[in-house]
Amino acid sequence: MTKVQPRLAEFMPYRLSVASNAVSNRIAADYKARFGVNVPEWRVMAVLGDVGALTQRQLVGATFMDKVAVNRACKVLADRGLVARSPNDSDGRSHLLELTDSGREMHGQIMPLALRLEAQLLECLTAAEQRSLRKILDKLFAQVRDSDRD
Amino acid sequence: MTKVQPRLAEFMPYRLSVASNAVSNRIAADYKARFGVNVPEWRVMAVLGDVGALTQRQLVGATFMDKVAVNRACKVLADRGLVARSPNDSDGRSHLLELTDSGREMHGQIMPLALRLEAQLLECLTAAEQRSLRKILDKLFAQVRDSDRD
DNA sequence: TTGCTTCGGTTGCCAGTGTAACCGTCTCGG
DNA sequence: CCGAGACGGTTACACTGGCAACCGAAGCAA
Repeated sequence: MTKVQPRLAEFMPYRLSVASNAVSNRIAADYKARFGVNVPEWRVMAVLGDVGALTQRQLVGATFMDKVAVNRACKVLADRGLVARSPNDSDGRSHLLELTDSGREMHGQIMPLALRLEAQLLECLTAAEQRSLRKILDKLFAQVRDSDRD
Repeated sequence: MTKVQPRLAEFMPYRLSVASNAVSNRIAADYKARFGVNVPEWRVMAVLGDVGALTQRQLVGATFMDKVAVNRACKVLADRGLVARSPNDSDGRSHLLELTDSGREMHGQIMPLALRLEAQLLECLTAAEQRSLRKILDKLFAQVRDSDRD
């Protein structure tokens, strides 16, 4: 407790932010360069290709993105003909979003790329570290979610 | 390799981003509410209070922020009287930035808060996990930094 | 049915961030 | 010296992401 000031470089939230941003930027640049999509758009495509037709509301739940972000991503993807809106019979307020043929084709190219990038990123970690990271991130996220009071 | 689509939720960069953003937003809101500073401003104050007088160039190296971000943060802090610019005798292009008395006082309040927030965040992790996280984040960051080719 | 509330979605606005161009100073070769 | 290029810092501009207000449809109570 003498004079050993805590250095910024030792501050965990700072490290987390720096590492996460570096990873995100790197991957986002690849997506953008190869497919012309940004991260929100990529997330929407990934989920739609995985799960099938969803409403924007469901996409919000699946991606942890803001509803506005989801809306914008869907709009861009629809304009590019990668997803199609079909009316939702059970609720006139929303539409069902689904990949078109060309959207499904891009999804088929994008997911392997994503897995390659992930593998490339994680190759510097041992299998135990990868498992550990997964667990730790979940814990941290839950911890923040829970501490809404105080 | 049958039909097990990789779900977005299993994608590590996605998890990293979600967790990191949650942590950052939570902490940033606290800084803003209690001291009226944003993250870049907080980082500059933390470094200046720790190291002493620095140029903006040195702050860029110490915080991994863009030089524009550093400049803006310094401008705001200077306008609020928290840091002072003194001429740099050895280089007329830059100034030395240093905490003022009131800046030092705020630093004395802000760092304990930062440590409390960090402790509160990390309390959901074991000591081993905390060490592991530190190591993993460093590895990931280095990995991204290195893979600028490809 | 009518009226109120909730909800999905959309739009507009604002803060934060990155990029690019620019200015004054330094450095170094000639 | 002096001129070209590098560099620290600053400004202007474009882009991104989030919040808040708003709109139309659905749910529900009376």
